[in-house]
Amino acid sequence: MTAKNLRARVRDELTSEIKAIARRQLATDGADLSLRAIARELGMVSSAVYRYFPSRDDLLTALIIDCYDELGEAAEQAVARAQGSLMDRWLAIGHAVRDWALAHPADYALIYGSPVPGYHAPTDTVGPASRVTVQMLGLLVQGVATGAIPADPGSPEVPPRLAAELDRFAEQVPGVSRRLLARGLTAWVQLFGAVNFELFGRLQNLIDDSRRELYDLQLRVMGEYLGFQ
Amino acid sequence: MTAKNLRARVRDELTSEIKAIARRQLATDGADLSLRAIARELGMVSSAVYRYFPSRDDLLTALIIDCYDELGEAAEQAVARAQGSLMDRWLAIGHAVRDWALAHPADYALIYGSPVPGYHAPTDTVGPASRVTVQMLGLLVQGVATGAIPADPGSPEVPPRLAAELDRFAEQVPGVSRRLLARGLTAWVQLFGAVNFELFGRLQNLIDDSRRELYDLQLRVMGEYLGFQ
DNA sequence: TGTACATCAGTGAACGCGCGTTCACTGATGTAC
DNA sequence: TGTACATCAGTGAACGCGCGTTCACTGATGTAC
Repeated sequence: MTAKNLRARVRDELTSEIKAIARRQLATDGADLSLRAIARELGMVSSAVYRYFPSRDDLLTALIIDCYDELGEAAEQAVARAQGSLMDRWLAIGHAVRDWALAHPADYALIYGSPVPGYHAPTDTVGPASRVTVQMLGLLVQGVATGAIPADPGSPEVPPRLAAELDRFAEQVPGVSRRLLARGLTAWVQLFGAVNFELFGRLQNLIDDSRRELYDLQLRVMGEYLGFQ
Repeated sequence: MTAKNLRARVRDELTSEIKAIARRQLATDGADLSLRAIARELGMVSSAVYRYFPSRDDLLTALIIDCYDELGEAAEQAVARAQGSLMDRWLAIGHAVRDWALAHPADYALIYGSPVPGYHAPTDTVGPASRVTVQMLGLLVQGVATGAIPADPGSPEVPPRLAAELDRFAEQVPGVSRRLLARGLTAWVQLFGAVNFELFGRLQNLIDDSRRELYDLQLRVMGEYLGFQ
Protein backbone atom coordinates (compact mmCIF):
# COMPACT_ATOMS: atom_id res chain seq x y z
CA MET A 1 0.00 0.00 0.00
CA THR A 2 2.62 2.48 1.09
CA ALA A 3 4.89 0.84 -1.40
CA LYS A 4 2.43 1.39 -4.18
CA ASN A 5 2.04 4.96 -3.13
CA LEU A 6 5.77 5.34 -3.20
CA ARG A 7 6.06 4.11 -6.74
CA ALA A 8 3.19 6.36 -7.75
CA ARG A 9 4.82 9.27 -6.00
CA VAL A 10 8.11 8.76 -7.76
CA ARG A 11 6.23 8.56 -11.00
CA ASP A 12 4.45 11.84 -10.33
CA GLU A 13 7.70 13.50 -9.41
CA LEU A 14 9.40 12.41 -12.61
CA THR A 15 6.38 13.48 -14.62
CA SER A 16 6.63 16.91 -13.05
CA GLU A 17 10.35 17.05 -13.63
CA ILE A 18 9.94 16.24 -17.30
CA LYS A 19 7.48 19.08 -17.63
CA ALA A 20 9.73 21.42 -15.69
CA ILE A 21 12.71 20.61 -17.90
CA ALA A 22 10.59 21.00 -21.00
CA ARG A 23 9.48 24.45 -19.95
CA ARG A 24 12.97 25.49 -18.99
CA GLN A 25 14.24 24.37 -22.37
CA LEU A 26 11.46 26.19 -24.17
CA ALA A 27 12.56 29.31 -22.34
CA THR A 28 16.11 29.13 -23.64
CA ASP A 29 16.58 31.13 -26.77
CA GLY A 30 15.90 29.38 -30.02
CA ALA A 31 14.79 26.04 -28.66
CA ASP A 32 11.64 24.19 -29.42
CA LEU A 33 10.29 21.20 -27.61
CA SER A 34 12.47 18.09 -28.03
CA LEU A 35 11.90 14.82 -26.24
CA ARG A 36 15.48 13.77 -26.84
CA ALA A 37 16.87 16.95 -25.33
CA ILE A 38 14.69 16.45 -22.28
CA ALA A 39 15.83 12.85 -21.90
CA ARG A 40 19.43 13.96 -22.23
CA GLU A 41 19.03 16.48 -19.43
CA LEU A 42 17.30 13.86 -17.30
CA GLY A 43 20.19 11.46 -17.88
CA MET A 44 17.79 8.97 -19.41
CA VAL A 45 17.57 7.30 -22.73
CA SER A 46 15.13 9.03 -25.05
CA SER A 47 12.67 6.15 -25.23
CA ALA A 48 12.21 6.25 -21.45
CA VAL A 49 10.23 9.45 -21.73
CA TYR A 50 7.52 7.43 -23.44
CA ARG A 51 6.78 5.77 -20.12
CA TYR A 52 5.48 9.17 -19.01
CA PHE A 53 4.04 10.77 -22.12
CA PRO A 54 2.80 8.71 -25.06
CA SER A 55 3.98 11.31 -27.58
CA ARG A 56 5.45 14.74 -28.03
CA ASP A 57 2.04 16.25 -28.60
CA ASP A 58 0.74 14.83 -25.34
CA LEU A 59 3.61 16.44 -23.50
CA LEU A 60 2.85 19.71 -25.27
CA THR A 61 -0.78 19.46 -24.23
CA ALA A 62 0.22 18.81 -20.63
CA LEU A 63 2.47 21.88 -20.68
CA ILE A 64 -0.24 24.05 -22.15
CA ILE A 65 -2.75 22.95 -19.56
CA ASP A 66 -0.26 23.61 -16.77
CA CYS A 67 0.45 27.08 -18.09
CA TYR A 68 -3.22 27.98 -18.40
CA ASP A 69 -3.77 26.71 -14.89
CA GLU A 70 -0.88 28.69 -13.46
CA LEU A 71 -1.99 31.85 -15.18
CA GLY A 72 -5.58 31.25 -14.19
CA GLU A 73 -4.63 30.64 -10.59
CA ALA A 74 -2.53 33.79 -10.52
CA ALA A 75 -5.53 35.76 -11.72
CA GLU A 76 -7.87 34.10 -9.26
CA GLN A 77 -5.60 34.73 -6.33
CA ALA A 78 -5.06 38.32 -7.36
CA VAL A 79 -8.75 39.02 -7.62
CA ALA A 80 -9.34 37.31 -4.27
CA ARG A 81 -6.64 39.38 -2.60
CA ALA A 82 -7.96 42.63 -4.00
CA GLN A 83 -11.03 43.11 -1.89
CA GLY A 84 -11.67 46.68 -2.91
CA SER A 85 -13.70 48.15 -5.70
CA LEU A 86 -14.46 46.49 -8.99
CA MET A 87 -11.78 48.68 -10.52
CA ASP A 88 -9.24 47.41 -8.02
CA ARG A 89 -10.12 43.85 -8.82
CA TRP A 90 -10.01 44.52 -12.54
CA LEU A 91 -6.55 46.04 -12.20
CA ALA A 92 -5.51 43.09 -10.08
CA ILE A 93 -6.48 40.62 -12.78
CA GLY A 94 -4.74 42.65 -15.44
CA HIS A 95 -1.50 43.02 -13.58
CA ALA A 96 -1.55 39.39 -12.52
CA VAL A 97 -1.70 38.36 -16.17
CA ARG A 98 1.07 40.74 -17.15
CA ASP A 99 3.28 39.82 -14.20
CA TRP A 100 2.93 36.14 -14.92
CA ALA A 101 3.62 36.71 -18.60
CA LEU A 102 6.76 38.73 -17.88
CA ALA A 103 7.95 36.09 -15.43
CA HIS A 104 7.26 33.25 -17.91
CA PRO A 105 7.57 34.73 -21.39
CA ALA A 106 8.07 31.43 -23.18
CA ASP A 107 5.12 29.89 -21.38
CA TYR A 108 2.96 32.84 -22.22
CA ALA A 109 4.02 32.59 -25.86
CA LEU A 110 3.07 28.92 -25.77
CA ILE A 111 -0.51 29.69 -24.84
CA TYR A 112 -1.08 33.17 -26.25
CA GLY A 113 1.36 33.30 -29.13
CA SER A 114 0.83 32.03 -32.63
CA PRO A 115 -0.36 28.44 -32.76
CA VAL A 116 2.37 25.79 -32.73
CA PRO A 117 2.65 24.49 -36.32
CA GLY A 118 1.15 21.05 -36.71
CA TYR A 119 -0.27 20.93 -33.22
CA HIS A 120 -3.98 20.95 -32.54
CA ALA A 121 -5.08 21.47 -28.96
CA PRO A 122 -7.46 18.85 -27.63
CA THR A 123 -10.59 19.89 -25.76
CA ASP A 124 -8.96 19.31 -22.36
CA THR A 125 -7.35 22.72 -22.71
CA VAL A 126 -10.61 24.61 -22.97
CA GLY A 127 -11.42 24.65 -19.28
CA PRO A 128 -8.04 25.82 -18.01
CA ALA A 129 -7.83 28.30 -20.90
CA SER A 130 -10.96 30.10 -19.78
CA ARG A 131 -10.10 30.66 -16.14
CA VAL A 132 -8.89 34.23 -16.62
CA THR A 133 -11.84 35.12 -18.80
CA VAL A 134 -14.21 33.68 -16.24
CA GLN A 135 -12.72 35.99 -13.62
CA MET A 136 -13.32 38.99 -15.83
CA LEU A 137 -16.88 38.03 -16.57
CA GLY A 138 -17.36 37.51 -12.84
CA LEU A 139 -16.65 41.18 -12.26
CA LEU A 140 -19.35 42.14 -14.74
CA VAL A 141 -21.86 39.78 -13.16
CA GLN A 142 -21.11 41.07 -9.67
CA GLY A 143 -21.13 44.67 -10.82
CA VAL A 144 -24.57 44.28 -12.31
CA ALA A 145 -25.87 42.22 -9.40
CA THR A 146 -24.83 44.81 -6.82
CA GLY A 147 -25.95 47.68 -8.97
CA ALA A 148 -22.44 49.08 -9.12
CA ILE A 149 -22.55 49.20 -12.89
CA PRO A 150 -25.53 49.53 -15.23
CA ALA A 151 -26.65 46.24 -16.74
CA ASP A 152 -27.02 47.97 -20.07
CA PRO A 153 -24.66 50.86 -20.79
CA GLY A 154 -26.76 52.02 -23.78
CA SER A 155 -23.88 51.86 -26.22
CA PRO A 156 -22.19 50.67 -28.37
CA GLU A 157 -24.69 50.01 -31.08
CA VAL A 158 -24.66 46.33 -31.97
CA PRO A 159 -25.64 45.17 -35.48
CA PRO A 160 -28.24 42.36 -35.67
CA ARG A 161 -26.11 39.34 -36.42
CA LEU A 162 -23.59 40.19 -33.73
CA ALA A 163 -26.46 40.91 -31.36
CA ALA A 164 -27.76 37.40 -31.87
CA GLU A 165 -24.42 35.86 -31.07
CA LEU A 166 -23.83 38.09 -28.09
CA ASP A 167 -27.27 37.24 -26.74
CA ARG A 168 -26.55 33.55 -27.01
CA PHE A 169 -23.31 34.13 -25.14
CA ALA A 170 -25.00 36.40 -22.59
CA GLU A 171 -27.30 33.60 -21.49
CA GLN A 172 -24.35 32.17 -19.61
CA VAL A 173 -23.51 35.48 -17.97
CA PRO A 174 -26.44 36.30 -15.72
CA GLY A 175 -27.70 39.85 -15.86
CA VAL A 176 -25.18 41.09 -18.40
CA SER A 177 -26.62 42.74 -21.48
CA ARG A 178 -25.31 42.27 -24.96
CA ARG A 179 -23.89 45.76 -24.93
CA LEU A 180 -22.06 45.27 -21.67
CA LEU A 181 -20.77 42.00 -23.03
CA ALA A 182 -19.48 43.77 -26.13
CA ARG A 183 -17.63 46.18 -23.87
CA GLY A 184 -16.26 43.26 -21.95
CA LEU A 185 -14.90 41.69 -25.12
CA THR A 186 -13.23 44.96 -26.01
CA ALA A 187 -11.58 45.17 -22.61
CA TRP A 188 -10.54 41.54 -22.86
CA VAL A 189 -8.91 42.10 -26.24
CA GLN A 190 -7.20 45.21 -24.94
CA LEU A 191 -5.75 43.45 -21.92
CA PHE A 192 -4.22 40.55 -23.79
CA GLY A 193 -3.34 42.70 -26.77
CA ALA A 194 -1.29 44.95 -24.54
CA VAL A 195 0.53 42.03 -22.93
CA ASN A 196 1.19 40.54 -26.34
CA PHE A 197 2.65 43.72 -27.74
CA GLU A 198 4.87 44.29 -24.75
CA LEU A 199 6.09 40.71 -24.68
CA PHE A 200 6.65 40.33 -28.38
CA GLY A 201 8.70 43.49 -28.61
CA ARG A 202 6.38 45.91 -30.34
CA LEU A 203 6.98 48.62 -27.74
CA GLN A 204 10.71 48.58 -28.29
CA ASN A 205 12.08 52.06 -28.90
CA LEU A 206 8.61 53.45 -28.34
CA ILE A 207 7.97 52.89 -24.64
CA ASP A 208 10.92 51.38 -22.82
CA ASP A 209 10.95 52.68 -19.23
CA SER A 210 7.27 52.97 -18.39
CA ARG A 211 5.59 49.95 -19.83
CA ARG A 212 3.92 49.07 -16.60
CA GLU A 213 2.50 52.59 -16.37
CA LEU A 214 1.23 52.41 -19.92
CA TYR A 215 -0.37 49.06 -19.26
CA ASP A 216 -1.93 50.31 -16.07
CA LEU A 217 -3.30 53.33 -17.89
CA GLN A 218 -4.85 51.15 -20.55
CA LEU A 219 -6.40 48.92 -17.91
CA ARG A 220 -7.91 51.94 -16.20
CA VAL A 221 -9.34 53.27 -19.45
CA MET A 222 -10.97 49.92 -20.05
CA GLY A 223 -12.11 49.62 -16.46
CA GLU A 224 -13.90 52.94 -16.73
CA TYR A 225 -15.38 51.86 -20.03
CA LEU A 226 -16.87 48.89 -18.20
CA GLY A 227 -18.32 51.20 -15.58
CA PHE A 228 -15.89 50.31 -12.80
CA GLN A 229 -14.93 52.91 -10.28
CA MET B 1 23.27 45.44 -72.14
CA THR B 2 19.94 43.81 -72.86
CA ALA B 3 21.67 40.53 -72.20
CA LYS B 4 22.81 41.67 -68.82
CA ASN B 5 19.34 42.90 -68.06
CA LEU B 6 17.98 39.55 -69.06
CA ARG B 7 20.21 37.67 -66.67
CA ALA B 8 19.33 40.14 -63.93
CA ARG B 9 15.68 39.77 -64.74
CA VAL B 10 15.79 36.00 -64.54
CA ARG B 11 17.60 36.33 -61.25
CA ASP B 12 14.93 38.63 -59.88
CA GLU B 13 12.21 36.30 -61.01
CA LEU B 14 13.78 33.30 -59.35
CA THR B 15 14.36 35.31 -56.18
CA SER B 16 10.69 36.17 -56.14
CA GLU B 17 9.71 32.60 -56.84
CA ILE B 18 11.79 31.34 -53.94
CA LYS B 19 10.04 33.78 -51.67
CA ALA B 20 6.64 32.86 -53.07
CA ILE B 21 7.28 29.16 -52.54
CA ALA B 22 8.58 29.82 -49.06
CA ARG B 23 5.44 31.70 -48.12
CA ARG B 24 3.19 29.08 -49.67
CA GLN B 25 4.96 26.38 -47.70
CA LEU B 26 4.72 28.37 -44.50
CA ALA B 27 0.99 28.53 -45.11
CA THR B 28 0.59 24.77 -45.26
CA ASP B 29 -0.26 23.31 -41.91
CA GLY B 30 2.58 22.32 -39.68
CA ALA B 31 5.44 23.47 -41.88
CA ASP B 32 8.23 25.74 -40.93
CA LEU B 33 10.71 27.35 -43.27
CA SER B 34 13.00 24.81 -44.95
CA LEU B 35 15.51 25.66 -47.64
CA ARG B 36 15.62 22.07 -48.76
CA ALA B 37 11.88 21.84 -49.17
CA ILE B 38 11.93 25.03 -51.24
CA ALA B 39 14.73 23.71 -53.43
CA ARG B 40 12.81 20.47 -53.91
CA GLU B 41 9.73 22.30 -55.08
CA LEU B 42 11.85 24.43 -57.39
CA GLY B 43 13.40 21.30 -58.88
CA MET B 44 16.81 22.49 -57.84
CA VAL B 45 19.49 21.10 -55.64
CA SER B 46 19.41 22.54 -52.15
CA SER B 47 22.72 24.31 -52.38
CA ALA B 48 21.49 26.30 -55.37
CA VAL B 49 19.28 28.39 -53.14
CA TYR B 50 22.43 29.84 -51.65
CA ARG B 51 23.03 31.70 -54.89
CA TYR B 52 19.96 33.73 -53.98
CA PHE B 53 19.98 33.94 -50.20
CA PRO B 54 23.16 33.57 -48.18
CA SER B 55 21.32 31.80 -45.36
CA ARG B 56 17.99 30.71 -44.03
CA ASP B 57 17.80 33.73 -41.78
CA ASP B 58 18.34 36.08 -44.68
CA LEU B 59 15.46 34.49 -46.53
CA LEU B 60 13.35 34.83 -43.41
CA THR B 61 14.24 38.50 -43.18
CA ALA B 62 13.31 39.02 -46.81
CA LEU B 63 9.95 37.36 -46.25
CA ILE B 64 9.25 39.46 -43.18
CA ILE B 65 10.08 42.67 -45.00
CA ASP B 66 7.86 41.67 -47.91
CA CYS B 67 4.98 40.94 -45.57
CA TYR B 68 5.32 44.20 -43.72
CA ASP B 69 5.44 46.01 -47.03
CA GLU B 70 2.37 44.26 -48.36
CA LEU B 71 0.41 44.93 -45.22
CA GLY B 72 1.64 48.51 -45.11
CA GLU B 73 0.70 49.08 -48.71
CA ALA B 74 -2.74 47.60 -48.15
CA ALA B 75 -3.28 50.06 -45.32
CA GLU B 76 -1.93 52.98 -47.30
CA GLN B 77 -4.13 52.24 -50.28
CA ALA B 78 -7.17 51.77 -48.09
CA VAL B 79 -6.68 55.08 -46.36
CA ALA B 80 -6.08 56.80 -49.69
CA ARG B 81 -9.25 55.31 -51.16
CA ALA B 82 -11.33 56.31 -48.17
CA GLN B 83 -11.61 60.02 -48.72
CA GLY B 84 -14.32 60.63 -46.17
CA SER B 85 -14.13 61.47 -42.51
CA LEU B 86 -11.34 60.57 -40.16
CA MET B 87 -13.55 57.79 -38.84
CA ASP B 88 -13.95 56.40 -42.35
CA ARG B 89 -10.24 56.40 -42.86
CA TRP B 90 -9.63 54.83 -39.48
CA LEU B 91 -12.07 52.06 -40.28
CA ALA B 92 -10.42 51.64 -43.66
CA ILE B 93 -7.02 51.07 -42.07
CA GLY B 94 -8.45 48.67 -39.56
CA HIS B 95 -10.32 46.56 -42.06
CA ALA B 96 -7.38 46.59 -44.45
CA VAL B 97 -5.20 45.08 -41.76
CA ARG B 98 -7.79 42.49 -40.86
CA ASP B 99 -8.56 41.61 -44.47
CA TRP B 100 -4.92 41.15 -45.28
CA ALA B 101 -4.40 39.07 -42.15
CA LEU B 102 -7.33 36.79 -42.98
CA ALA B 103 -6.11 36.41 -46.55
CA HIS B 104 -2.55 35.65 -45.41
CA PRO B 105 -2.79 34.10 -41.97
CA ALA B 106 0.64 32.47 -42.00
CA ASP B 107 2.25 35.69 -43.18
CA TYR B 108 0.48 37.65 -40.51
CA ALA B 109 1.63 35.14 -37.90
CA LEU B 110 5.16 35.57 -39.20
CA ILE B 111 5.17 39.28 -38.46
CA TYR B 112 2.67 39.67 -35.63
CA GLY B 113 2.83 36.27 -33.97
CA SER B 114 5.30 35.12 -31.36
CA PRO B 115 8.90 35.70 -32.35
CA VAL B 116 10.51 32.92 -34.40
CA PRO B 117 12.81 31.00 -32.01
CA GLY B 118 16.46 31.76 -32.60
CA TYR B 119 15.79 34.48 -35.13
CA HIS B 120 16.59 38.11 -34.46
CA ALA B 121 15.22 40.65 -36.88
CA PRO B 122 17.81 43.02 -38.32
CA THR B 123 17.13 46.76 -38.43
CA ASP B 124 16.04 46.63 -42.08
CA THR B 125 12.66 45.46 -40.90
CA VAL B 126 11.94 48.53 -38.79
CA GLY B 127 10.91 50.81 -41.63
CA PRO B 128 8.47 48.43 -43.32
CA ALA B 129 7.16 47.35 -39.92
CA SER B 130 6.05 50.86 -39.07
CA ARG B 131 4.06 51.67 -42.20
CA VAL B 132 0.68 50.83 -40.71
CA THR B 133 1.42 52.69 -37.51
CA VAL B 134 2.54 55.72 -39.49
CA GLN B 135 -0.83 55.77 -41.23
CA MET B 136 -2.63 55.74 -37.90
CA LEU B 137 -0.52 58.53 -36.49
CA GLY B 138 -1.17 60.44 -39.69
CA LEU B 139 -4.86 60.51 -38.87
CA LEU B 140 -4.12 62.02 -35.49
CA VAL B 141 -1.84 64.64 -36.97
CA GLN B 142 -4.37 65.59 -39.62
CA GLY B 143 -7.22 65.60 -37.14
CA VAL B 144 -5.41 68.01 -34.89
CA ALA B 145 -4.15 70.14 -37.80
CA THR B 146 -7.63 70.58 -39.24
CA GLY B 147 -9.19 71.06 -35.84
CA ALA B 148 -11.39 68.02 -36.29
CA ILE B 149 -10.20 66.56 -33.02
CA PRO B 150 -8.86 68.31 -29.93
CA ALA B 151 -5.08 68.28 -29.64
CA ASP B 152 -5.44 67.42 -25.97
CA PRO B 153 -8.47 65.38 -24.94
CA GLY B 154 -7.96 66.16 -21.23
CA SER B 155 -7.75 62.52 -20.22
CA PRO B 156 -6.44 59.96 -19.45
CA GLU B 157 -4.23 61.01 -16.61
CA VAL B 158 -0.64 60.14 -17.40
CA PRO B 159 1.86 59.40 -14.60
CA PRO B 160 5.17 61.30 -14.74
CA ARG B 161 7.53 58.69 -16.08
CA LEU B 162 5.17 57.65 -18.84
CA ALA B 163 4.53 61.32 -19.57
CA ALA B 164 8.23 61.85 -20.19
CA GLU B 165 8.42 58.98 -22.62
CA LEU B 166 5.24 59.96 -24.40
CA ASP B 167 6.52 63.52 -24.75
CA ARG B 168 9.72 62.30 -26.31
CA PHE B 169 7.66 60.23 -28.73
CA ALA B 170 5.23 63.09 -29.36
CA GLU B 171 8.05 65.26 -30.70
CA GLN B 172 7.87 63.23 -33.88
CA VAL B 173 4.11 63.57 -34.15
CA PRO B 174 3.43 67.27 -34.73
CA GLY B 175 0.63 68.78 -32.71
CA VAL B 176 -0.33 65.60 -30.89
CA SER B 177 -0.38 65.82 -27.11
CA ARG B 178 0.84 63.12 -24.81
CA ARG B 179 -2.70 62.30 -23.85
CA LEU B 180 -3.88 61.96 -27.41
CA LEU B 181 -0.85 59.82 -28.06
CA ALA B 182 -1.76 57.59 -25.13
CA ARG B 183 -5.19 57.17 -26.65
CA GLY B 184 -3.60 56.38 -29.97
CA LEU B 185 -1.51 53.62 -28.39
CA THR B 186 -4.61 52.16 -26.82
CA ALA B 187 -6.40 52.12 -30.17
CA TRP B 188 -3.34 50.62 -31.83
CA VAL B 189 -3.16 47.81 -29.27
CA GLN B 190 -6.89 47.20 -29.66
CA LEU B 191 -6.73 46.94 -33.42
CA PHE B 192 -3.92 44.43 -33.57
CA GLY B 193 -5.08 42.66 -30.45
CA ALA B 194 -8.44 42.03 -32.07
CA VAL B 195 -6.86 40.70 -35.26
CA ASN B 196 -4.56 38.49 -33.22
CA PHE B 197 -7.37 37.00 -31.20
CA GLU B 198 -9.49 36.33 -34.22
CA LEU B 199 -6.65 34.80 -36.19
CA PHE B 200 -5.21 32.71 -33.41
CA GLY B 201 -8.55 31.15 -32.60
CA ARG B 202 -9.51 32.82 -29.34
CA LEU B 203 -12.97 33.70 -30.61
CA GLN B 204 -13.80 30.10 -31.40
CA ASN B 205 -17.11 29.05 -29.89
CA LEU B 206 -17.58 32.58 -28.62
CA ILE B 207 -18.12 34.64 -31.75
CA ASP B 208 -18.22 32.57 -34.91
CA ASP B 209 -20.57 34.21 -37.40
CA SER B 210 -20.11 37.90 -36.77
CA ARG B 211 -16.43 38.42 -36.27
CA ARG B 212 -16.26 41.18 -38.79
CA GLU B 213 -19.10 42.97 -37.04
CA LEU B 214 -17.40 42.62 -33.69
CA TYR B 215 -14.15 43.92 -35.12
CA ASP B 216 -15.92 46.82 -36.76
CA LEU B 217 -17.64 47.65 -33.50
CA GLN B 218 -14.36 47.66 -31.66
CA LEU B 219 -12.80 49.88 -34.30
CA ARG B 220 -15.67 52.35 -33.97
CA VAL B 221 -15.39 52.44 -30.20
CA MET B 222 -11.71 53.22 -30.55
CA GLY B 223 -12.33 55.73 -33.33
CA GLU B 224 -14.72 57.62 -31.11
CA TYR B 225 -12.23 57.45 -28.28
CA LEU B 226 -9.76 59.18 -30.57
CA GLY B 227 -12.30 61.89 -31.33
CA PHE B 228 -13.11 60.74 -34.87
CA GLN B 229 -16.59 61.23 -36.24
C1' DT C 1 33.47 40.69 -85.74
C1' DG C 2 36.01 37.26 -83.18
C1' DT C 3 38.37 35.61 -79.48
C1' DA C 4 40.08 35.26 -74.57
C1' DC C 5 38.65 35.80 -70.20
C1' DA C 6 35.60 36.59 -66.16
C1' DT C 7 31.29 36.01 -64.05
C1' DC C 8 27.74 33.42 -62.54
C1' DA C 9 23.97 29.59 -61.83
C1' DG C 10 23.42 25.23 -60.76
C1' DT C 11 25.41 20.37 -59.55
C1' DG C 12 26.40 16.56 -56.53
C1' DA C 13 28.57 14.79 -52.79
C1' DA C 14 29.57 15.23 -48.25
C1' DC C 15 29.75 16.85 -43.16
C1' DG C 16 27.66 16.73 -38.97
C1' DC C 17 23.96 17.27 -36.77
C1' DG C 18 19.07 16.84 -35.22
C1' DC C 19 14.53 14.51 -34.43
C1' DG C 20 10.13 11.12 -32.95
C1' DT C 21 8.98 6.61 -32.36
C1' DT C 22 9.18 1.34 -32.02
C1' DC C 23 10.66 -2.87 -30.01
C1' DA C 24 12.57 -6.72 -27.63
C1' DC C 25 15.06 -6.83 -23.45
C1' DT C 26 16.54 -6.73 -18.32
C1' DG C 27 15.95 -6.21 -13.69
C1' DA C 28 13.75 -4.13 -9.96
C1' DT C 29 9.43 -3.27 -7.40
C1' DG C 30 4.81 -4.58 -5.91
C1' DT C 31 0.86 -8.11 -5.38
C1' DA C 32 -1.69 -12.28 -4.28
C1' DC C 33 -2.08 -16.54 -2.24
C1' DT D 1 5.95 -15.18 6.37
C1' DG D 2 7.45 -16.92 1.92
C1' DT D 3 7.10 -17.74 -2.71
C1' DA D 4 5.35 -17.33 -7.61
C1' DC D 5 3.84 -14.18 -10.66
C1' DA D 6 2.61 -9.63 -12.75
C1' DT D 7 3.64 -4.97 -13.33
C1' DC D 8 6.45 -1.46 -14.52
C1' DA D 9 10.72 1.75 -15.44
C1' DG D 10 14.45 2.16 -17.98
C1' DT D 11 17.89 0.28 -21.71
C1' DG D 12 20.02 0.13 -26.17
C1' DA D 13 19.73 -0.46 -30.79
C1' DA D 14 17.55 0.59 -34.79
C1' DC D 15 14.35 2.80 -38.48
C1' DG D 16 13.65 6.40 -41.37
C1' DC D 17 13.44 10.72 -41.74
C1' DG D 18 14.68 15.73 -41.58
C1' DC D 19 17.80 19.84 -41.71
C1' DG D 20 21.57 23.99 -42.93
C1' DT D 21 25.77 24.71 -44.93
C1' DT D 22 30.34 24.02 -47.49
C1' DC D 23 33.04 23.00 -51.44
C1' DA D 24 35.16 21.79 -55.69
C1' DC D 25 33.18 21.31 -60.09
C1' DT D 26 30.95 22.11 -64.86
C1' DG D 27 29.11 24.62 -68.37
C1' DA D 28 26.63 28.41 -69.93
C1' DT D 29 26.19 33.47 -70.32
C1' DG D 30 28.17 38.10 -70.59
C1' DT D 31 32.26 41.42 -71.22
C1' DA D 32 36.37 43.64 -73.00
C1' DC D 33 39.67 44.29 -76.36
